[in-house]
Amino acid sequence: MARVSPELSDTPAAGRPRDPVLEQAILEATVEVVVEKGFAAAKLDEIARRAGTGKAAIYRRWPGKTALVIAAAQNLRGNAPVPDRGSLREDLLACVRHYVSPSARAALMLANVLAEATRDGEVREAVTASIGRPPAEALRTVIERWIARGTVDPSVPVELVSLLVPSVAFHRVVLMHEGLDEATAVALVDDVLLPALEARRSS
Amino acid sequence: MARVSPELSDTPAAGRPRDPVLEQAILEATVEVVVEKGFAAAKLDEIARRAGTGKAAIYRRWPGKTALVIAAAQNLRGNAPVPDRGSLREDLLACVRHYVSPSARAALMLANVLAEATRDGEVREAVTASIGRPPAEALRTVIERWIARGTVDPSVPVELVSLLVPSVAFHRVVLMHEGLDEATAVALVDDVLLPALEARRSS
DNA sequence: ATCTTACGGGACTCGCGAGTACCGTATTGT
DNA sequence: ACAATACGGTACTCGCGAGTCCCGTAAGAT
Repeated sequence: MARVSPELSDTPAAGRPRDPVLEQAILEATVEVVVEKGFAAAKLDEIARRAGTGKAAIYRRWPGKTALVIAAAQNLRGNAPVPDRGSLREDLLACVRHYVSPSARAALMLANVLAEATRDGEVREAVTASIGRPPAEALRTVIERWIARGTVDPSVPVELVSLLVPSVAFHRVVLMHEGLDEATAVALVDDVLLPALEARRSS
Repeated sequence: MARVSPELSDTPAAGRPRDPVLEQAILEATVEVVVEKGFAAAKLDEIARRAGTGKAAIYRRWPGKTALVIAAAQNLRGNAPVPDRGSLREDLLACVRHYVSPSARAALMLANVLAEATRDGEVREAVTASIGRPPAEALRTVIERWIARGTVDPSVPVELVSLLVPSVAFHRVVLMHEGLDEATAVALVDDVLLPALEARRSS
């Protein structure tokens, strides 16, 4: 017994240790296949084959498909730096562009595919937390910073506005099968975000 | 032969005709179950049971699960009237509220669940066309009308702005499992749409 | 040297649900 | 009356993929 999670055991593990390289290969293959085929259609056999291993190696590490996919999602948790470029517009652009870059594209594709797993609260939570939240938080932070600096009116509904960008990105990926392009990103900033943040209708 | 589509046959069908009431019952049961369980987890046995019939009656009408779900989606194709209430704000509110009403909620839930079927282009197209497109078109028409009337600047990216609302609604339903509430709808109009439509930054 | 565990990989069990076949019965047109 | 078809319902086939088991082998620990 104590076969699971030997890394947590007191005894530093006797015998051959698990290959950390293989660990990473499996997680990457998982993202690859899940993005390509979808959650339901992703076969563990294929994931194993692409990782150059067998299913046994997978089940030795994770209890099942769900756990594997969650781990894979968390593994590509992206950093979402809060930009500070001196102007509101530049900061917004930097945030929105986070949804345009190729790496973010992969993350969005994963999120897309995990729309399938909507019923599985555990998966949904893990994915939105590791993929969706950080960039949205960055945008919220930026807005709040410019409120503190007096550029943006404090009465804007920050939550709603900062959710606008992820919403559009998600919508485009899931329903239209296309990512956010640069032109749309700029239009989003100039024609939607800035007007919403600047124009306080006191009239 | 000529067993399929007897309604298209020259001979007006000999023998017992199909029950149109049953037809409707099956379609409604399909929506019910699919919304409740998701596309993949929706079992034809359960749909048949809830419709008070057997699987045979289903396969007598549709060739398979996919076709059935498409038919069910098209069956609840909602009308999306283009409002004309005299003010831009009122028209926008009417459009956005279309995503708040309970019937629209069901439609959105269905769309949510069909995010699962993202890989199946046929299903996706059928659903977005029958559920998603009409209300979005209504919003676009409203904006274009107020452009013609001179209230809204012609340079606003109509496509982008009118896609904002469905995006937010979809995002909320799929990822947060909650519909659009009245307060959010109003905030969307007052704090996002109106600023984007009114404020043309010429400065 | 030996023990222990991981490795690739093949073969297997097992549950599930779509789709099919057929029953006896009900309902229409001719 | 009779033929043709739909009806509710049950039992079946069939393919698929998650998860299990076991093999011979490779590699760190003692």
